[in-house]
Formats: sequence, structure tokens, C-alpha cells
Amino acid sequence: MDVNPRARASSDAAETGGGGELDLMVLLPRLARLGTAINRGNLVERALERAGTGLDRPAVNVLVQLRMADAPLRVGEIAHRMQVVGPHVTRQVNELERRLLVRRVVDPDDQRARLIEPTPEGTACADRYLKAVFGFFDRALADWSAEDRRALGSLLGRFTDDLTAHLAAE
Amino acid sequence: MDVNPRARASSDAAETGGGGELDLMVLLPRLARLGTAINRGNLVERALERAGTGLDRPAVNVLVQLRMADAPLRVGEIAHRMQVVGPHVTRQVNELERRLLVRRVVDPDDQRARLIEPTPEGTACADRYLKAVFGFFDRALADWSAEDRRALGSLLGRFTDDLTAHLAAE
DNA sequence: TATTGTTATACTCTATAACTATA
DNA sequence: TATAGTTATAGAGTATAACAATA
Repeated sequence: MDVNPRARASSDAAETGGGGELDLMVLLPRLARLGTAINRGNLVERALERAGTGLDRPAVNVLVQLRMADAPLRVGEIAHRMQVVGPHVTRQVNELERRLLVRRVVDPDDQRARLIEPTPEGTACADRYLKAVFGFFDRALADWSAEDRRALGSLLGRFTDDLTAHLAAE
Repeated sequence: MDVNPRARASSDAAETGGGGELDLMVLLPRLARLGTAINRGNLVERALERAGTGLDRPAVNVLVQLRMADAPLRVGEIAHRMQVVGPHVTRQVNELERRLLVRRVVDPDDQRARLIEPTPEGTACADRYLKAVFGFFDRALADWSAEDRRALGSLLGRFTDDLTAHLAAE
């Protein structure tokens, strides 16, 4: 494989039968650029500031999980959905509880477990944040047709599914 | 905006004229899922291990920048391309130099600057890593038609461009 | 004795500040 | 005095280990 653009066309065609490598050579750099744009563009931090939350990235993520679930969740369930370990969630919940954005309620079904429940202010905070994020993307994609948005959503969904399945399998 | 899936269909249609919010409600969670799959799936770490590099994520990223440029680069230029600050690159270069994967050469045009140049082993290391990454995606997307790959690449490119432009503008 | 969550600690990646050498 | 790079330090985000309480 030659990643030098100047040598690309001639060397890669022979690499695979179907020319799949050639498509990936375009796709992967764009994927990398997307990650950079979102992470280093401080998209989340901007939305947090615009929403006036006073929270940081991991804390608002917990709040968003609760908002999307639209129901109290256990610490372990939040960790599972965020793909992080339990202690990380505990610390975010400590901070959110201190700010009165969530409450800890003992799970009636299991005295060991705690249900994390957003307060009305917590829900409002998550909504302000989500509104800022959605608003940003909505303005960035103002020129996009409904078909293109749907096509990207559909392809992205399949891409993620296939990636996740392959990560689990390999 | 209501992020509860059960209430979604009825409440959001009235939110915007063109129904753009509705598409984003599908698109953004998939984008978030993609980020999670790639980052928490340890895709990079797997490729690093498979390539037997002994390097970590930031170090191999420097090596990949040099490989893609196919020419020696200044520390500042690498930092710019990686969207990080200078000292971060210096540290990775220190490590890469210690492992004899890059060399520091004084820039003949400016005695202050250093050109970072991969050694043959450095180039080979980057190639093994890239081959592992491309191989992974190639297998994950084995069922994809060339058209779908191209469509995703094209939409992703436009998406990133619009996002980047909007981040710079707002 | 297995599981839920917490506390304490450590690790990875990246930024900021202070400094050196050349321009 | 401005710029390229380095060194030293600090911060954000997340993991691991040891522990407590309940099952």
C-alpha cells in the first residue's frame, strides 16, 4: 500500500480485486478529518457555553443519557450506554448531584443499586445543551437537501453497525 | 425539542419549516455512535498491536503525517496538520527519535527550524500500521458496493467541509 | 460468594508557561 | 523583537484496584 497521493493511482489498483482499497483511501482520511473537526473544533464546549450549563463534557454526557432514556437509570446502565467504567459515572453523578441536577434514589427492586433521576433543572439543562448542538448542525447543514441528510444518516448508520459488528467479531 | 423517541414524531414536525430537525434527530445519534465505536472499540490500539509497532496513538499519528506528506516536515507543520500545539509534537518526536524511527535535521533554509524525517524503519512502521487499519475497514465493509462507499465518502467530505466552515464562521 | 456502587489512585493525551537559540 | 523549538508543569478524561453494602 502506498499512501503517497502522487503514486496512488498506479499502485493501488493492483492491490485488491474490486478496487475497494481505492475507495477507502478516500473514505478514511475524510473520516479522520471529521473526527478532528468535531473534537478539535470544540463543538461540545461551544454548545456547553451557549447553553450556560457550567458543566464539562463528561457530566453533560451523563445528563444527555438520562434525557434520552427519559427515565431514571442505574449507575451501571449509564456506564454501559456511555461505554465507560462505573467509577467514572459515579464521579460525574457526584458533581451533578452537588449542582442539584440529578438525584440519587435507592432502587426499590435492589437495595444495592441507585437510580439516577434528573431534577427539572437537570432536564432543562440537558435540553438547552441539546438545543445548542442541534442548532449548530442545523445551521451548518442549512444547504443540504432532505434526501442528502437522509442518505448520510442511512449510510452512517450502516457503516457504524458494520464497524461495531466487526470490532466485536475480530 | 423533545429527545424522547416516544414523543418525537408528533412534536418535532412543527419545530422547523423543512423538517430538518427530524433528520438531525436521526443523524446525530448515529454520528455519536460512530465516534464511540471507533474510540472505545480501540480500533487504533488493535492496529498498533497487529502492526507490532510498540508505539502509542499520538506517536503513530506523527509518523502517519510524515508518511502521508511523503516529505520531511517541520515540527510546527506537523502540529498544524495534527491540530495540536508544538510541545506535544516535540515529545512524540523525542520518542520516535529514541526508537530510531525519525531523524531531526536542521532546516538548511532556517537554522531555528528542524525537519523531521522518517527513517526507513519509520516509514515501514507507518506502512504496517496503515495496512492494519485499511485491512480492518476493508473487511468490515466487505459487503459494501463501490457506489455506497463512494456515496459515503462524498457525503462525509461535504459534511466535514460544511462543519469546518461553520465552526470557523460562528 | 457474586454484584452494585464508591473511593483512591494512576494513566493517556494535550495544553499553557517559561525558556533557548536563531532570525 | 519576532519566530521555531524545547522543557517543565498542569489539566481533562478515563481506567484499575481496593473496598463497602446488599443480594
